Amino acid sequence: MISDSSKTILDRPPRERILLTAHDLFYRDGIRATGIDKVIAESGVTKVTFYRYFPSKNDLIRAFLDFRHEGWMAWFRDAIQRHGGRVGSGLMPLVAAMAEWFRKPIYRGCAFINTVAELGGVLPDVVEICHQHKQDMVRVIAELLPDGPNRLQLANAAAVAIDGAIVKAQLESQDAEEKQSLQSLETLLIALDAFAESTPAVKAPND
Amino acid sequence: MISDSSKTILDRPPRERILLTAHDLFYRDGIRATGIDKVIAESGVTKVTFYRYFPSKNDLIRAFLDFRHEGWMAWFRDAIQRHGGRVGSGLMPLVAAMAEWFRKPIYRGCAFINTVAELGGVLPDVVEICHQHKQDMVRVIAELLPDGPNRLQLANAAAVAIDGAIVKAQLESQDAEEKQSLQSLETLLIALDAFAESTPAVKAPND
DNA sequence: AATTAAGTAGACAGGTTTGTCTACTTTTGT
DNA sequence: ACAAAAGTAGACAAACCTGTCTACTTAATT
Repeated sequence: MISDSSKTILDRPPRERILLTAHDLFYRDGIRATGIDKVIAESGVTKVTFYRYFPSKNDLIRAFLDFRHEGWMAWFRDAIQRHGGRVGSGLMPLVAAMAEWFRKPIYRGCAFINTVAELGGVLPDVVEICHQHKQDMVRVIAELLPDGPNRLQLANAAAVAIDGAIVKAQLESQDAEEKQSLQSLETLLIALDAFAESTPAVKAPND
Repeated sequence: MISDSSKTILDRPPRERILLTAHDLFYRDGIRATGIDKVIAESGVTKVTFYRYFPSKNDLIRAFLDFRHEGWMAWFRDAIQRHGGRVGSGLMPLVAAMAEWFRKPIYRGCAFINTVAELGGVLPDVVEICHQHKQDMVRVIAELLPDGPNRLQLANAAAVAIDGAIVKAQLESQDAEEKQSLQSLETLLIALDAFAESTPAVKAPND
Protein backbone atom coordinates (compact mmCIF):
# COMPACT_ATOMS: atom_id res chain seq x y z
CA MET A 1 0.00 0.00 0.00
CA ILE A 2 3.04 2.12 0.05
CA SER A 3 5.30 2.75 -2.90
CA ASP A 4 2.61 1.35 -5.17
CA SER A 5 4.83 2.36 -8.04
CA SER A 6 2.16 3.58 -10.41
CA LYS A 7 5.04 5.33 -12.17
CA THR A 8 8.45 3.82 -12.59
CA ILE A 9 10.96 4.41 -9.83
CA LEU A 10 13.25 6.34 -12.13
CA ASP A 11 12.38 9.74 -13.65
CA ARG A 12 11.25 11.00 -10.25
CA PRO A 13 12.89 13.73 -8.24
CA PRO A 14 15.93 12.40 -6.39
CA ARG A 15 14.64 12.87 -2.90
CA GLU A 16 11.58 10.80 -3.64
CA ARG A 17 13.64 8.10 -5.32
CA ILE A 18 15.87 7.85 -2.27
CA LEU A 19 12.93 7.68 0.08
CA LEU A 20 11.17 5.02 -1.98
CA THR A 21 14.18 2.72 -2.14
CA ALA A 22 15.08 3.31 1.48
CA HIS A 23 11.56 2.38 2.42
CA ASP A 24 11.61 -0.89 0.55
CA LEU A 25 15.04 -1.90 1.83
CA PHE A 26 14.46 -0.81 5.41
CA TYR A 27 11.14 -2.57 5.58
CA ARG A 28 12.34 -5.76 3.95
CA ASP A 29 15.80 -6.25 5.47
CA GLY A 30 15.79 -4.01 8.51
CA ILE A 31 17.49 -0.69 9.05
CA ARG A 32 20.88 -1.68 10.35
CA ALA A 33 21.14 -4.39 7.74
CA THR A 34 20.72 -1.75 5.03
CA GLY A 35 23.79 0.35 4.34
CA ILE A 36 23.64 3.85 2.97
CA ASP A 37 25.70 2.69 0.02
CA LYS A 38 23.02 0.22 -0.95
CA VAL A 39 20.31 2.85 -0.79
CA ILE A 40 22.46 5.13 -2.91
CA ALA A 41 23.22 2.47 -5.47
CA GLU A 42 19.64 1.23 -5.83
CA SER A 43 18.08 4.67 -5.94
CA GLY A 44 20.47 5.70 -8.69
CA VAL A 45 21.78 8.88 -7.13
CA THR A 46 25.24 9.77 -5.92
CA LYS A 47 26.61 10.36 -2.49
CA VAL A 48 26.63 14.11 -2.80
CA THR A 49 22.99 14.16 -3.80
CA PHE A 50 22.05 11.78 -1.09
CA TYR A 51 23.80 13.71 1.64
CA ARG A 52 22.31 16.94 0.38
CA TYR A 53 18.82 15.68 1.28
CA PHE A 54 19.71 13.51 4.25
CA PRO A 55 22.72 14.77 6.17
CA SER A 56 22.89 11.55 8.20
CA LYS A 57 21.41 8.10 8.25
CA ASN A 58 19.31 9.02 11.26
CA ASP A 59 17.69 11.75 9.21
CA LEU A 60 16.83 9.16 6.60
CA ILE A 61 15.40 6.86 9.25
CA ARG A 62 13.13 9.62 10.54
CA ALA A 63 12.05 10.50 7.01
CA PHE A 64 11.37 6.84 6.35
CA LEU A 65 9.11 6.62 9.39
CA ASP A 66 7.24 9.80 8.43
CA PHE A 67 6.76 8.51 4.92
CA ARG A 68 5.57 5.15 6.14
CA HIS A 69 3.20 6.76 8.59
CA GLU A 70 1.49 8.85 5.95
CA GLY A 71 1.18 5.97 3.53
CA TRP A 72 0.06 3.37 5.99
CA MET A 73 -2.55 5.52 7.68
CA ALA A 74 -4.05 6.46 4.34
CA TRP A 75 -4.27 2.80 3.38
CA PHE A 76 -5.69 1.87 6.79
CA ARG A 77 -8.49 4.42 6.67
CA ASP A 78 -9.33 3.44 3.12
CA ALA A 79 -9.30 -0.29 3.77
CA ILE A 80 -11.60 0.07 6.76
CA GLN A 81 -14.06 2.07 4.74
CA ARG A 82 -13.98 -0.38 1.84
CA HIS A 83 -14.82 -3.18 4.26
CA GLY A 84 -17.86 -1.49 5.68
CA GLY A 85 -16.37 0.45 8.55
CA ARG A 86 -18.31 3.45 9.86
CA VAL A 87 -19.52 4.77 13.18
CA GLY A 88 -21.36 1.97 14.93
CA SER A 89 -20.29 -0.74 12.50
CA GLY A 90 -18.37 -2.59 15.17
CA LEU A 91 -14.86 -3.88 14.90
CA MET A 92 -15.23 -6.57 12.26
CA PRO A 93 -14.04 -4.42 9.33
CA LEU A 94 -10.66 -4.39 11.07
CA VAL A 95 -10.34 -8.13 10.53
CA ALA A 96 -10.98 -7.78 6.83
CA ALA A 97 -8.53 -4.91 6.57
CA MET A 98 -5.79 -6.84 8.31
CA ALA A 99 -6.50 -9.89 6.17
CA GLU A 100 -5.85 -7.72 3.16
CA TRP A 101 -2.53 -6.55 4.55
CA PHE A 102 -1.29 -9.89 5.84
CA ARG A 103 -1.86 -11.40 2.41
CA LYS A 104 0.57 -9.06 0.66
CA PRO A 105 3.67 -10.86 -0.56
CA ILE A 106 6.06 -8.37 0.96
CA TYR A 107 4.47 -8.45 4.39
CA ARG A 108 7.05 -8.11 7.16
CA GLY A 109 4.98 -6.81 10.06
CA CYS A 110 4.61 -3.25 11.31
CA ALA A 111 7.49 -1.00 10.34
CA PHE A 112 7.15 0.93 13.58
CA ILE A 113 7.13 -2.06 15.87
CA ASN A 114 10.10 -3.44 13.97
CA THR A 115 12.03 -0.21 14.19
CA VAL A 116 11.45 0.11 17.90
CA ALA A 117 12.51 -3.49 18.34
CA GLU A 118 15.67 -2.84 16.39
CA LEU A 119 16.62 0.65 17.51
CA GLY A 120 14.46 1.52 20.51
CA GLY A 121 17.20 0.71 22.96
CA VAL A 122 19.77 2.84 21.22
CA LEU A 123 17.88 5.62 19.44
CA PRO A 124 15.02 6.63 21.72
CA ASP A 125 13.47 9.01 19.18
CA VAL A 126 11.86 6.11 17.39
CA VAL A 127 9.96 5.04 20.49
CA GLU A 128 8.17 8.35 20.58
CA ILE A 129 7.51 8.31 16.83
CA CYS A 130 6.05 4.83 17.08
CA HIS A 131 3.93 5.91 20.00
CA GLN A 132 2.45 8.72 17.94
CA HIS A 133 1.75 6.33 15.11
CA LYS A 134 -0.09 3.92 17.36
CA GLN A 135 -2.12 6.73 18.86
CA ASP A 136 -3.27 7.77 15.41
CA MET A 137 -4.23 4.18 14.79
CA VAL A 138 -6.32 4.16 17.95
CA ARG A 139 -8.09 7.34 16.85
CA VAL A 140 -9.12 5.73 13.58
CA ILE A 141 -10.34 2.61 15.36
CA ALA A 142 -12.34 4.68 17.82
CA GLU A 143 -14.40 6.05 14.94
CA LEU A 144 -15.92 2.62 14.47
CA LEU A 145 -17.37 2.64 17.95
CA PRO A 146 -20.40 4.55 19.24
CA ASP A 147 -19.55 7.54 21.33
CA GLY A 148 -19.49 6.81 25.02
CA PRO A 149 -17.39 6.87 28.13
CA ASN A 150 -15.38 3.75 27.32
CA ARG A 151 -14.94 4.40 23.62
CA LEU A 152 -11.22 5.05 23.93
CA GLN A 153 -10.66 2.17 26.29
CA LEU A 154 -12.23 -0.20 23.78
CA ALA A 155 -10.31 1.28 20.87
CA ASN A 156 -7.08 0.87 22.78
CA ALA A 157 -7.88 -2.74 23.50
CA ALA A 158 -8.71 -3.36 19.85
CA ALA A 159 -5.42 -1.77 18.85
CA VAL A 160 -3.56 -4.08 21.19
CA ALA A 161 -5.31 -7.06 19.64
CA ILE A 162 -4.35 -5.83 16.21
CA ASP A 163 -0.71 -5.36 17.15
CA GLY A 164 -0.62 -8.86 18.55
CA ALA A 165 -2.07 -10.20 15.31
CA ILE A 166 0.43 -8.19 13.27
CA VAL A 167 3.27 -9.82 15.16
CA LYS A 168 1.77 -13.27 14.87
CA ALA A 169 1.23 -12.86 11.14
CA GLN A 170 4.93 -12.10 10.84
CA LEU A 171 5.65 -15.64 12.03
CA GLU A 172 3.32 -17.37 9.59
CA SER A 173 4.37 -18.45 6.15
CA GLN A 174 2.83 -15.91 3.83
CA ASP A 175 1.36 -18.50 1.48
CA ALA A 176 -0.51 -20.30 4.26
CA GLU A 177 -4.18 -19.91 3.47
CA GLU A 178 -5.64 -20.34 6.97
CA LYS A 179 -3.94 -17.72 9.06
CA GLN A 180 -4.07 -18.33 12.80
CA SER A 181 -3.36 -14.65 13.30
CA LEU A 182 -6.63 -13.68 11.67
CA GLN A 183 -8.64 -16.28 13.51
CA SER A 184 -7.25 -15.10 16.83
CA LEU A 185 -7.88 -11.48 15.95
CA GLU A 186 -11.45 -12.29 14.98
CA THR A 187 -12.04 -14.13 18.24
CA LEU A 188 -10.68 -11.19 20.22
CA LEU A 189 -12.68 -8.57 18.38
CA ILE A 190 -15.90 -10.56 18.53
CA ALA A 191 -15.40 -10.94 22.26
CA LEU A 192 -14.66 -7.25 22.53
CA ASP A 193 -17.71 -6.22 20.53
CA ALA A 194 -19.86 -8.42 22.75
CA PHE A 195 -18.26 -6.93 25.83
CA ALA A 196 -18.86 -3.42 24.52
CA GLU A 197 -22.55 -4.08 24.03
CA SER A 198 -22.95 -5.62 27.44
CA THR A 199 -21.58 -2.64 29.34
CA PRO A 200 -22.40 0.72 27.77
CA ALA A 201 -23.40 3.53 30.05
CA VAL A 202 -26.21 4.36 27.65
CA LYS A 203 -27.51 1.33 25.84
CA ALA A 204 -29.68 1.11 22.81
CA PRO A 205 -33.20 0.19 23.93
CA ASN A 206 -33.82 -2.45 21.25
CA ASP A 207 -32.55 -5.72 22.74
CA MET B 1 13.87 -13.07 35.57
CA ILE B 2 16.87 -14.00 33.55
CA SER B 3 20.44 -13.47 34.63
CA ASP B 4 19.22 -12.68 38.14
CA SER B 5 22.84 -12.53 39.12
CA SER B 6 22.56 -14.25 42.46
CA LYS B 7 26.30 -14.78 42.12
CA THR B 8 28.64 -12.26 40.63
CA ILE B 9 29.18 -12.39 36.92
CA LEU B 10 32.85 -13.21 37.31
CA ASP B 11 34.13 -16.46 38.82
CA ARG B 12 31.80 -18.44 36.57
CA PRO B 13 32.76 -20.75 33.75
CA PRO B 14 33.61 -18.76 30.62
CA ARG B 15 30.80 -20.04 28.46
CA GLU B 16 28.23 -18.96 31.00
CA ARG B 17 29.87 -15.57 31.40
CA ILE B 18 29.77 -15.02 27.68
CA LEU B 19 26.14 -16.06 27.44
CA LEU B 20 25.11 -13.86 30.35
CA THR B 21 26.75 -10.72 28.98
CA ALA B 22 25.59 -11.43 25.45
CA HIS B 23 22.06 -11.77 26.75
CA ASP B 24 22.10 -8.47 28.54
CA LEU B 25 23.65 -6.58 25.65
CA PHE B 26 21.53 -8.21 22.95
CA TYR B 27 18.35 -7.63 24.89
CA ARG B 28 19.17 -4.06 25.81
CA ASP B 29 20.76 -2.68 22.66
CA GLY B 30 19.76 -5.15 19.95
CA ILE B 31 21.82 -7.79 18.25
CA ARG B 32 23.33 -5.95 15.34
CA ALA B 33 24.14 -3.01 17.57
CA THR B 34 26.21 -5.31 19.76
CA GLY B 35 29.61 -6.21 18.40
CA ILE B 36 31.43 -9.39 19.29
CA ASP B 37 34.27 -7.31 20.63
CA LYS B 38 31.99 -5.72 23.19
CA VAL B 39 30.69 -9.08 24.35
CA ILE B 40 34.26 -10.29 24.66
CA ALA B 41 35.42 -7.24 26.56
CA GLU B 42 32.48 -7.17 29.00
CA SER B 43 32.48 -10.88 29.68
CA GLY B 44 36.18 -10.76 30.47
CA VAL B 45 37.33 -13.54 28.17
CA THR B 46 39.59 -13.44 25.14
CA LYS B 47 38.86 -13.96 21.52
CA VAL B 48 40.31 -17.44 21.46
CA THR B 49 38.11 -18.51 24.33
CA PHE B 50 35.07 -16.89 22.85
CA TYR B 51 35.50 -18.49 19.45
CA ARG B 52 36.12 -21.86 21.07
CA TYR B 53 32.55 -21.87 22.40
CA PHE B 54 30.85 -19.91 19.66
CA PRO B 55 32.46 -20.36 16.26
CA SER B 56 30.40 -17.53 14.79
CA LYS B 57 28.10 -14.75 15.89
CA ASN B 58 25.12 -16.64 14.55
CA ASP B 59 25.93 -19.48 16.92
CA LEU B 60 25.90 -16.99 19.75
CA ILE B 61 22.58 -15.60 18.59
CA ARG B 62 21.02 -19.05 18.59
CA ALA B 63 22.48 -19.82 22.03
CA PHE B 64 21.12 -16.50 23.26
CA LEU B 65 17.63 -17.36 22.08
CA ASP B 66 17.78 -20.84 23.64
CA PHE B 67 18.98 -19.36 26.89
CA ARG B 68 16.30 -16.73 26.88
CA HIS B 69 13.62 -19.26 26.05
CA GLU B 70 14.48 -21.48 29.01
CA GLY B 71 14.72 -18.60 31.42
CA TRP B 72 11.62 -16.80 30.29
CA MET B 73 9.37 -19.85 30.19
CA ALA B 74 10.45 -20.84 33.69
CA TRP B 75 9.64 -17.37 34.94
CA PHE B 76 6.32 -17.29 33.07
CA ARG B 77 5.09 -20.59 34.51
CA ASP B 78 6.16 -19.55 37.97
CA ALA B 79 4.62 -16.09 37.81
CA ILE B 80 1.29 -17.49 36.64
CA GLN B 81 1.21 -19.94 39.50
CA ARG B 82 2.14 -17.31 42.03
CA HIS B 83 -0.77 -15.19 40.83
CA GLY B 84 -3.32 -17.92 41.24
CA GLY B 85 -3.20 -19.56 37.83
CA ARG B 86 -4.47 -23.15 37.60
CA VAL B 87 -6.88 -25.13 35.44
CA GLY B 88 -10.15 -23.26 35.37
CA SER B 89 -8.81 -20.11 36.99
CA GLY B 90 -9.49 -18.06 33.91
CA LEU B 91 -7.06 -15.70 32.24
CA MET B 92 -6.72 -12.99 34.87
CA PRO B 93 -3.47 -14.32 36.38
CA LEU B 94 -1.88 -13.46 33.05
CA VAL B 95 -2.52 -9.78 33.66
CA ALA B 96 -0.80 -9.92 37.02
CA ALA B 97 2.12 -11.83 35.56
CA MET B 98 2.60 -9.32 32.76
CA ALA B 99 2.31 -6.44 35.21
CA GLU B 100 5.21 -7.94 37.08
CA TRP B 101 7.30 -8.15 33.94
CA PHE B 102 6.44 -4.73 32.51
CA ARG B 103 7.48 -3.14 35.76
CA LYS B 104 11.06 -4.37 35.58
CA PRO B 105 13.53 -1.55 34.98
CA ILE B 106 15.29 -3.30 32.12
CA TYR B 107 12.07 -4.11 30.25
CA ARG B 108 12.57 -3.92 26.50
CA GLY B 109 9.76 -6.12 25.18
CA CYS B 110 9.91 -9.72 24.01
CA ALA B 111 13.37 -10.80 22.93
CA PHE B 112 11.89 -13.09 20.29
CA ILE B 113 9.63 -10.52 18.73
CA ASN B 114 12.51 -8.08 18.74
CA THR B 115 14.89 -10.53 17.15
CA VAL B 116 12.43 -11.41 14.42
CA ALA B 117 11.85 -7.74 13.80
CA GLU B 118 15.56 -7.14 13.51
CA LEU B 119 16.76 -10.26 11.72
CA GLY B 120 13.68 -12.06 10.42
CA GLY B 121 14.08 -10.68 6.94
CA VAL B 122 17.70 -11.68 6.68
CA LEU B 123 18.18 -14.74 8.92
CA PRO B 124 15.03 -16.83 8.61
CA ASP B 125 16.07 -19.30 11.33
CA VAL B 126 14.95 -16.87 14.00
CA VAL B 127 11.41 -16.79 12.67
CA GLU B 128 11.05 -20.50 13.29
CA ILE B 129 12.69 -20.25 16.71
CA CYS B 130 10.32 -17.47 17.70
CA HIS B 131 7.39 -19.47 16.40
CA GLN B 132 8.34 -22.38 18.65
CA HIS B 133 8.67 -20.04 21.60
CA LYS B 134 5.23 -18.60 21.06
CA GLN B 135 3.73 -22.06 20.71
CA ASP B 136 5.15 -23.02 24.08
CA MET B 137 3.63 -19.88 25.48
CA VAL B 138 0.24 -20.88 24.09
CA ARG B 139 0.53 -24.31 25.69
CA VAL B 140 1.10 -22.77 29.11
CA ILE B 141 -1.84 -20.41 28.66
CA ALA B 142 -4.10 -23.27 27.57
CA GLU B 143 -3.58 -24.89 30.95
CA LEU B 144 -5.57 -22.09 32.54
CA LEU B 145 -8.64 -22.95 30.53
CA PRO B 146 -11.05 -25.83 31.01
CA ASP B 147 -10.65 -28.62 28.53
CA GLY B 148 -12.96 -28.28 25.57
CA PRO B 149 -13.13 -28.00 21.81
CA ASN B 150 -12.11 -24.35 21.64
CA ARG B 151 -9.47 -24.44 24.34
CA LEU B 152 -6.61 -23.90 21.91
CA GLN B 153 -8.45 -21.25 19.97
CA LEU B 154 -8.97 -19.26 23.13
CA ALA B 155 -5.39 -19.75 24.27
CA ASN B 156 -4.15 -18.53 20.92
CA ALA B 157 -6.34 -15.45 21.14
CA ALA B 158 -5.08 -14.75 24.65
CA ALA B 159 -1.51 -15.10 23.44
CA VAL B 160 -2.16 -12.57 20.70
CA ALA B 161 -3.57 -10.17 23.26
CA ILE B 162 -0.49 -10.65 25.40
CA ASP B 163 1.88 -10.04 22.50
CA GLY B 164 0.03 -6.86 21.68
CA ALA B 165 0.35 -5.73 25.27
CA ILE B 166 4.05 -6.61 25.31
CA VAL B 167 4.60 -4.36 22.32
CA LYS B 168 2.51 -1.55 23.77
CA ALA B 169 4.38 -1.73 27.07
CA GLN B 170 7.59 -1.24 25.12
CA LEU B 171 6.33 2.20 24.12
CA GLU B 172 5.39 3.35 27.60
CA SER B 173 7.82 5.07 29.94
CA GLN B 174 8.78 2.43 32.47
CA ASP B 175 8.17 4.64 35.46
CA ALA B 176 4.60 5.45 34.45
CA GLU B 177 2.39 3.99 37.15
CA GLU B 178 -0.84 3.57 35.17
CA LYS B 179 0.09 1.44 32.22
CA GLN B 180 -2.34 1.56 29.31
CA SER B 181 -0.91 -1.73 28.10
CA LEU B 182 -2.15 -3.50 31.21
CA GLN B 183 -5.54 -1.90 31.11
CA SER B 184 -6.00 -2.92 27.49
CA LEU B 185 -4.82 -6.43 28.20
CA GLU B 186 -7.23 -6.70 31.09
CA THR B 187 -10.12 -5.51 28.96
CA LEU B 188 -9.31 -8.03 26.27
CA LEU B 189 -8.92 -10.95 28.65
CA ILE B 190 -12.10 -10.11 30.56
CA ALA B 191 -13.94 -9.99 27.26
CA LEU B 192 -12.36 -13.27 26.24
CA ASP B 193 -13.22 -14.99 29.50
CA ALA B 194 -16.80 -13.84 29.13
CA PHE B 195 -16.86 -15.04 25.55
CA ALA B 196 -15.46 -18.41 26.60
CA GLU B 197 -18.21 -18.90 29.17
CA SER B 198 -20.92 -17.90 26.76
CA THR B 199 -20.04 -20.45 24.09
CA PRO B 200 -18.72 -23.73 25.47
CA ALA B 201 -19.90 -26.92 23.82
CA VAL B 202 -20.58 -28.32 27.25
CA LYS B 203 -21.62 -25.62 29.67
CA ALA B 204 -21.80 -25.70 33.41
CA PRO B 205 -25.49 -25.95 34.37
CA ASN B 206 -25.36 -23.29 37.08
CA ASP B 207 -26.16 -20.04 35.36
C1' DA C 1 55.88 -35.64 36.39
C1' DA C 2 54.57 -35.04 31.95
C1' DT C 3 51.30 -34.38 28.48
C1' DT C 4 47.22 -32.26 26.99
C1' DA C 5 43.66 -29.02 27.26
C1' DA C 6 42.10 -24.42 28.16
C1' DG C 7 43.05 -19.79 29.19
C1' DT C 8 45.42 -14.87 28.38
C1' DA C 9 47.12 -11.03 25.51
C1' DG C 10 47.06 -8.82 21.51
C1' DA C 11 48.46 -8.22 16.53
C1' DC C 12 46.45 -8.69 12.12
C1' DA C 13 43.63 -9.37 7.79
C1' DG C 14 39.82 -8.23 4.99
C1' DG C 15 35.54 -6.40 4.68
C1' DT C 16 31.89 -2.88 5.58
C1' DT C 17 30.10 1.40 7.42
C1' DT C 18 29.23 6.36 7.53
C1' DG C 19 30.48 10.49 5.89
C1' DT C 20 33.76 14.05 3.30
C1' DC C 21 36.13 15.88 -0.57
C1' DT C 22 37.58 17.00 -5.36
C1' DA C 23 36.58 17.77 -10.17
C1' DC C 24 33.41 17.92 -13.78
C1' DT C 25 28.62 18.36 -16.08
C1' DT C 26 23.83 19.58 -16.40
C1' DT C 27 19.85 22.18 -15.27
C1' DT C 28 17.53 26.35 -13.91
C1' DG C 29 16.42 31.24 -12.98
C1' DT C 30 17.03 35.90 -14.04
C1' DA D 1 23.45 34.58 -21.82
C1' DC D 2 25.29 33.81 -17.55
C1' DA D 3 25.55 32.84 -12.75
C1' DA D 4 23.90 29.77 -9.25
C1' DA D 5 22.17 25.59 -7.98
C1' DA D 6 21.96 20.74 -8.37
C1' DG D 7 23.56 16.58 -10.34
C1' DT D 8 27.33 12.78 -11.64
C1' DA D 9 31.48 9.96 -10.75
C1' DG D 10 34.44 8.20 -7.72
C1' DA D 11 38.53 8.53 -4.48
C1' DC D 12 39.32 8.74 0.32
C1' DA D 13 39.44 8.73 5.59
C1' DA D 14 38.41 6.80 9.91
C1' DA D 15 36.01 3.79 12.44
C1' DC D 16 34.20 -0.65 13.31
C1' DC D 17 33.06 -5.49 12.26
C1' DT D 18 33.97 -10.56 12.23
C1' DG D 19 37.18 -13.91 12.42
C1' DT D 20 42.25 -15.89 12.40
C1' DC D 21 46.80 -16.32 14.05
C1' DT D 22 51.00 -16.45 17.00
C1' DA D 23 53.23 -16.83 21.44
C1' DC D 24 52.94 -17.53 26.16
C1' DT D 25 50.80 -19.17 30.72
C1' DT D 26 47.88 -21.79 33.70
C1' DA D 27 45.05 -25.81 34.97
C1' DA D 28 43.67 -30.79 34.50
C1' DT D 29 44.49 -35.47 33.65
C1' DT D 30 46.93 -39.66 33.57
